[in-house]
This record gives sequence, C-alpha cells and structure tokens, in this order.
Amino acid sequence: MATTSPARSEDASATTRQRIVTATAELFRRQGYRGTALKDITRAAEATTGSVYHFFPGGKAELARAVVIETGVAYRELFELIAGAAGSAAQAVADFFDGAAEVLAQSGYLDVCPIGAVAREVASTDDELRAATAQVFDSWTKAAAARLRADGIDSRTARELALVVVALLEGGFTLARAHRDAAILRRLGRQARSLVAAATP
Amino acid sequence: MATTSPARSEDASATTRQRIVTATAELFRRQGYRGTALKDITRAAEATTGSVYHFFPGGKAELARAVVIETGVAYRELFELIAGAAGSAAQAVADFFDGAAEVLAQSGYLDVCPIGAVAREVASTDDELRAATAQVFDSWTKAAAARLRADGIDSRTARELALVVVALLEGGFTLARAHRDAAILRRLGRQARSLVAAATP
DNA sequence: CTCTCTCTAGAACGTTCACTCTAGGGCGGT
DNA sequence: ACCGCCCTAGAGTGAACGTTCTAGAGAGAG
Repeated sequence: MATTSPARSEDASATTRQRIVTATAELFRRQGYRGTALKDITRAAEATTGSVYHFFPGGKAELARAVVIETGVAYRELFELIAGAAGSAAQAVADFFDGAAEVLAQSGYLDVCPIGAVAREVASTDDELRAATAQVFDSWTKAAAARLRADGIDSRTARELALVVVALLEGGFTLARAHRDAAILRRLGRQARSLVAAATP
Repeated sequence: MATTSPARSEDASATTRQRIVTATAELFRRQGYRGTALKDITRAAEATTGSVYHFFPGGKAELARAVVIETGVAYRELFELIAGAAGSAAQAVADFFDGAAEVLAQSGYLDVCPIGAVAREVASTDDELRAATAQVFDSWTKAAAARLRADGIDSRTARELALVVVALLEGGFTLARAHRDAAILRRLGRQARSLVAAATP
C-alpha cells in the first residue's frame, strides 16, 4: 500500500535547497511555523544560514511559501496516484484517510499536513502565505472533485462532496493529533467513504 | 438569532483575571499561541505582567490552559443553547455552522475557534495543553452525540456522526480562514445538515 | 595558472521574548 | 488610626529570535 507521506527523509545527496525544504516541512509538522526557528532548520537540513538566505532571500516567510506550495503539489500527486489505483472514488477516499492515519501513528503523532498546520497560524498575519495555503486547498478540492465526477457523480454534488472530504481531512488532523489517536482518522475515513458511496450512481 | 461567539468584549468592570482570559482568547484567534506575546496580552487586557503572573503563576502555558478550558465550556454551552432551541438535530447543526460563518465574516476572518488554533500548534510540544484541547473536543463531541440521540438516532451512529460534525467544523475553520470565505462554512453546514437528516428516523 | 560565479560558512547585531523581582497601592477588619 | 493581605506596577534579565554581512571554498572557463 502506498504511504500517505510524500516527505523524504534527509538525504545528504539531495541538493541543499531540497534538504532545506524537506527539513522545514517536517519541522512545521512538529511545531508549526512560529515554533520553528531558523536554527532548527539549519541544524536539521545540515545547511547554514548563508545557504538558506541564498536560496530564499525573503527569509523564513519565503521558505515557508516554498514549503507550502511544494508539499501541496506532492500531496495532490499522491492523492491522484491513490485515486487512480482505487476501484472507486469511495475506495480512493477511504485509502487516503487510512494512509494518513498510518503516517500519523508511525511518526509519533506529528502533524500529517504541514499546510494545515501553517494555515491557521498565519492566516491573519501573512497574506501571501495565507493565499498560498488557500491555493493548495483549492487544488486538492478540485482534484478530489475530478475523481468523484469520474465515478459519474454530477458536477455540483462532486464539488460539495469534495469540500466535505478535504474539510474532514483537515479537521481530522486537528482532532487525531489532539487526542493522539489515529483511529479517529480511520473512523472519519469510513464515514467519508459511505458518504461518497451514497452519492455514486 | 444567537451568535456563535461566547467571547465578551473587553469590559473595564470585569475582574482582571477575566479580562486577561478574554483578551488572550481573542489574541489566540488572531495569531495563535506562539504568535501572541505576553506584552500583547497585557496591552489588550489593560493589565500588567505582575497581574498575569499573580493569577497564572505557571506563566503563558497555564494561562493558555485556562483559555482553552473556559472557552471550551462556553462553546459547548452555546451549542446546547442552540441545540435546545432548534426543532431538530439537523437544524441545530445547520444553525451552529451558520452562526460560526457569521462570526467569521464579522470579525474580519479571525479564527472562530481559539482551541483549534492552539491545538495543532502545541500538540507535540506541550502535553498538558494538548490534553486540554483533547478534553474540550471530546466534550463537544459528546454534547453533539447527545443531541443526535435525542432525535432517535442510535447510539453508535450518533457517536460517529458527532465526530464528523466536529471534524467538519474544525476543518471548515481552517479552510474558510485560508480562503477568507465564510460561505465555505455555510456550505459545509448544509452538508452536515443533510447528513444528520438522513440518519434521523 | 587566474578569473568568475555560485554557494557555504558562521560571527555579529539589534530586537523581542517569557519571566523575575522589589516596591507599593488600596481596602477590610479592628 | 493601624495593620495585613491581595493585587498592581513595571524596570530589569538572560536567552533566543530573524536577519545581515564579510569572507572564503570549489568548480568551470580561458
């Protein structure tokens, strides 16, 4: 089964820029945007302050934007991979929730989604970063809606249902992490599955 | 119609402790736990450092715990108020989402829920605070399940559906705030409503 | 070899942070 | 009047923050 984490572990052979982005994404999952110091990032990525500011002249905010956008794309691709392999849209949704639950438990209850973690923190204080998170959520919703339409669900229903799925996912991350209980994500996945199944003609 | 915000505005006649908690809750809604400095709190509450540490000797972490617990109780009571007034569980859920949407828009897209805002930030770094958020979410889920059972929904279904409702709410806050669009909460509310209606005998 | 350009290195800077500590205001009891 | 106690007041402290800046390593071109 495919894992629901696109994050690669630190790889000394990766480019410095890639190591910085990957390490930052993982730190955001643990302690969010403001909880992550640049020093944490340079230590985890085995990079220096100079390198960070070379690749991201705008500093921490620009780096965060890159993390949000690149992680967002990776998750969408992962969903499309799972969606393509699943026999139905309902099964695709269930698979994705189960994969997320597994990642959550295996990582010791780090946040599964660095984008959602950042989104609430900065929505009122960094408008560019807020817009980046919104764009990512929108791309996910559109990808999910496309998979629902592929099963014959009408366009309008697909759009509303896709929004529900993404909201359930993000809300599920909040609840599962607070309770330190991955089963919550699996329970929500089952509900999402039957919701989609009921709408499938 | 009842508003979905239990937060009172600053009132010079309120006790110092109450002013501190209220101001902190509002600051958490804007900028989260780590984004809120003690200086912000003393300024907003018109209190001094000495007062804060008098009432909350454990500092910022203890104050945050009080905010989470007290705000959590207030929201649960608000839900029960709305749930009691509504003609059905489905209507109660719809009313609550609509109220939340209104608060979101009227506040200029501050977060509606300081608890959810804090939960993701601190889940991996402050276990007491994490446990407090989990307890609040649990009390909400139980309150929602009780209202569903009151409409004749069987116990197990009520429990699962209540979890879905709370997850949709928290996920909805994340999405609506990122998009700066209260309509998202209303759309999710309509979906939640028909979900509950479909389960009602 | 030398020149050039990209990237690395990390000390230094000024700001802001949570928190501590000493001092004093003001009210209720006697 | 006086005392005791609860609360307010805010300057001070050391640590940690994001960012800047100067210096140099290393590879490729000529």
